[in-house]
Amino acid sequence: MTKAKKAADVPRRRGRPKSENRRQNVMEAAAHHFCANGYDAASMRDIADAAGLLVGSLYHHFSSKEDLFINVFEEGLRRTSVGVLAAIKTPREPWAQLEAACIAHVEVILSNDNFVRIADYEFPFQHSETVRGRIIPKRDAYEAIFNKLIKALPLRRGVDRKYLRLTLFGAMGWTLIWYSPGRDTPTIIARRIVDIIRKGAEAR
Amino acid sequence: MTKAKKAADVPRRRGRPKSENRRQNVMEAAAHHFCANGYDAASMRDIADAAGLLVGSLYHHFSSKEDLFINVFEEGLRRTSVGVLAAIKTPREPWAQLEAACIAHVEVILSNDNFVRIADYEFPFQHSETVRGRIIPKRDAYEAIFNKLIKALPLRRGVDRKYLRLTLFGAMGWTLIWYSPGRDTPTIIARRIVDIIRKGAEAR
Amino acid sequence: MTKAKKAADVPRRRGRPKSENRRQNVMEAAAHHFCANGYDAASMRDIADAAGLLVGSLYHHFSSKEDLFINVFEEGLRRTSVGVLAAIKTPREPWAQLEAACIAHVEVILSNDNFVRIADYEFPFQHSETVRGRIIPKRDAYEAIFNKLIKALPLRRGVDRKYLRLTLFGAMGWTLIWYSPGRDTPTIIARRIVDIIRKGAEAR
Amino acid sequence: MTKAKKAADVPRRRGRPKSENRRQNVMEAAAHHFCANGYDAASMRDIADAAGLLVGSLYHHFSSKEDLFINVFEEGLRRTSVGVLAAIKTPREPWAQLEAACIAHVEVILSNDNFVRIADYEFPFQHSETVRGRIIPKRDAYEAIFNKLIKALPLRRGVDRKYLRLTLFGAMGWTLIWYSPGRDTPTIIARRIVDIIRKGAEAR
DNA sequence: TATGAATGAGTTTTCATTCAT
DNA sequence: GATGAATGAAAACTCATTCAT
Repeated sequence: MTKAKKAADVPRRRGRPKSENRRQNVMEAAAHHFCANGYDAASMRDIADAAGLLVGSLYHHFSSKEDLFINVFEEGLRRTSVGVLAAIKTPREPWAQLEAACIAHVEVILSNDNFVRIADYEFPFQHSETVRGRIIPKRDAYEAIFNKLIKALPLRRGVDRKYLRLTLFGAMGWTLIWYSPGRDTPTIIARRIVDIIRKGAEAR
Repeated sequence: MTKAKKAADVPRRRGRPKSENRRQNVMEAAAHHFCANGYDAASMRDIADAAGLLVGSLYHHFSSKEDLFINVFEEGLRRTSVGVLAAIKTPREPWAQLEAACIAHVEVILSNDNFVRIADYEFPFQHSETVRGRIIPKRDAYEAIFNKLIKALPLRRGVDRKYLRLTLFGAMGWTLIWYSPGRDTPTIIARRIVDIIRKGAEAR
Repeated sequence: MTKAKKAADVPRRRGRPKSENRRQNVMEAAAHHFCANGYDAASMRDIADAAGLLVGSLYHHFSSKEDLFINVFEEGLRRTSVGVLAAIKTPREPWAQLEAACIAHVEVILSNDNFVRIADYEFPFQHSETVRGRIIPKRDAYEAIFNKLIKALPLRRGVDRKYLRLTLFGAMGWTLIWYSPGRDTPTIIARRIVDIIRKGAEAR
Repeated sequence: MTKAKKAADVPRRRGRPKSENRRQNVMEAAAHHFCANGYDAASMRDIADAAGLLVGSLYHHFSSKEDLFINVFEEGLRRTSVGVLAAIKTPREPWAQLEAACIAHVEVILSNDNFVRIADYEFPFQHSETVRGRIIPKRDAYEAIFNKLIKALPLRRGVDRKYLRLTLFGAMGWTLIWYSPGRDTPTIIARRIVDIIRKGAEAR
C-alpha cells in the first residue's frame, strides 16, 4: 500500500528502486499468467520468464507460489476498492450512490487489469485453506462497502436486502465472463444492471 | 463399497451392462475430483482410485483427461436441462414461466450434484481450445432455452433483454458460491431473485 | 520376507519375474548410494540411474525416498538377524552362545553388504519422525535377541547387564568404522572383543 | 535473545572483539544446526538466521560450508581434548589413569555441547575428501592420547591392545546414542564401562 | 478389458555461492 | 563487514499417457 504512494511521489531517492520494481515485475508477470490459464496452470517458470529472472530468484521476493498469489490477489482487490471508494465520496441520493459504486466496480473489473481479474473472478474455489483464509476476509471487507450502501436504500416491501446484494454481485461478476469490448461501455452496462434491479424489468 | 451395492441392485438393462457401469463409475469419480479441487488438481490417478481401477484402465473408457472432462460436463448440462425442460412444459403466463425455469435451474445447481457443478461453474475459463470448442456451444444451447422465455416477456420500455438475461444468470450462478443449505431453500432463493428482477427493488 | 523364499524355490512361474527383480534392483541401487554418501546425499536420480530406470519410475515401486530407505533398512536388518538367529540355534553354554551370536553379527556387518551397513550404522540419527518411528522398533527387536542371551550369562557381582550389552554393541558397531579387510577376520575380531568383555583385559 | 545478553557481559578481551564474537556466533549456530539434522540438512541460510545475519555475510567469516564445518569440528575436538588432558595431568596408577581419561571423555561427549557432538559422532563418513583429509588426522591425534595410556596398562596375556582401545571407544561412543540424562551420570557410566573391560563381566 | 510398469517432461522448491552496492 | 538480489544447478516428486502382457 505504502509502496504505490512512494513510487508515485518519490522520484527515486538513494538507490534500490530496482528492487521494488522487480517485485512489481514479478507480480505483474504472475497476474498475467494466473489470469491466462488459472492458478494451477501458471508455472513458476512461466512467471519467472515473463519477469526476466530465473525461477529460483522468485523466491527472494515471495516465499511460495501461494504467497505470490495472495499478494496478487490483494493488490487486485486494492485496485478495485480504490475506484469504488473514490466514486462514493461525493454524497448522493442512495440509489444514485449505489449506481456510482456499481459503475466504478464494473469499470474496474472490465478494465483488463490482470490483478483485478484475479481478485474478482479466480478468488473463491479450489485454493488451499491457507490461501482461502487470507483471501476471503479481504473479499468480505470489500463487499461490506456495498452492504452499507444497500442498507441505505429505500426498498419495496418484501425485498430482502441480502438477495438484492447477491443479485447485484452476481450480475456484475458475470460480466467478466461475457463482456467483450466494443459493444456497450462498462458504464452503460452497470447502469442497465442497476436500472433493472432498481425498477424491475416488467412492463407496468 | 457403494460401488458393489450398486452393481448388485441395478438390473442390467439393455446390454453391455458391466461396461456401462464402469464408464459411469469413472465419470462419477471424475466429477467428484474435478469439483473438489478443479480440473488441473484432479489427477487421473485420483480418479482411477476412486473408480476402483488403475490409471491405465481409464484409457479404455476415455481417450484422454480432456475427453473425460467433456463427457462429465455434458452429462452435467444434460441433468441441468432435464429439470428446466420439465418445468416449462406446463404452459403459464410468461413471467411465471420464467420463474418456473429459474426455480428448476437453481434447484439443480444447488443440488450438490458434482456433474451439475462442473457444468455450471467450472466451465468457461482455463481450458484448451479443444475443450472450449466442445463445451461452449452446448452451454449456449442451454442458455437459449432461457432466451426464448425471455423473449416472451412483456418488458418495461428501455429494458434490454440481453441485460435481463445476464443479470438473471449472474445472480443464479452466484448462488453456487454463497449458498449454504439450511437457510432459504433453493426454490425460495430463485423466487426472490426473479421477484427483484421482475418488479424492482425500489420502494414505489 | 516371503519374497526371498519364493525367489529361491519357485523357478519362475507364469511371467512377471522382472517386476520383483526391478524392485530388488532399485533397493540394491539405493542401498549402494545410501551407503556411499549418506541418505541426504543420495539423490533419487543417482539411484534411478544405478537401477537402470528414470527417476519417475522409482515411484512405482516406492512411494517416497523415505519409503525406499525404510525398505532398505528393514532388508538390512533382516539379513543381519538371519545370520545371528541361525548361529544361536545350536544350544551352547551361555558365554559360548553369546560369542556365537557376536561372531555372526560381526561377520554380517563386516561383510560389505550395503543393506546391512545401512541397518547397522546409518540408523539412528537425523531421520524424520516418520522414519524413526518405523525403524527404531525394528532395531530394538533385533537387539532383544542379544538381551535374552545376556540375561542367561553368569556375571560377576556388580556388573550391570545393561552396560554389558551396551559395551558389546558399541564395540561391535565401531568395527564398521575402523575395519579394513586383510587383517584379522571378522570372526577373530568378534572373539577378541567377547574375550575382553568376558574375562577382562587386566593382568591377574 | 541470548546473543544480546552475551554480547553485553562478555568483557571484550584481547582485541578484535566484535569480529571474534560474530565468528563465534556463526560457529555456534552452525554447530547447533549440524547437530540437529546433520551436515547436509543444515542450510547456510538456517545457520545465518540463527547467527543473526544474512547468508551472504557468512562468507566474510568462512570461505565455504565445508570450511565452516571443519572449524566447528576442530573446536569440538579441542573442547574434548581439554577435558581429557586435564584429567590425566595428575599421575595415577595406569588403570586409574585410563579411568580418569574415560570419565572425562564420557562427561564431555554427554555434556550436550553441539561442538563436541559434531567432533565425536558426525565425523567419519559421508564427507568429501577435502573435509576428511583435514578431519581424520585431528581425530587420530586425539585418540593417540588414549593409545599412550593403554600402552602403559598391565594386560592379561592374549589381550591385544588394539582391541582394547577399540572396544573402549566403541562403548563410549555408543553412549551418545542411548544416553538420556536423569539415569546414571556420565561419570558412573564411564566407570562401569571401564570396570567391565578391566575385570571382565564373567562370574569367577 | 484390465494391469502394472515405464516414460519423459513437468512441477515447486531449496541450496551454496557470488557480487555490486 | 554486511546486505540483498541473483544465479544455476539440483532436489523430490507428480503427471498424463503408452503399451506389452
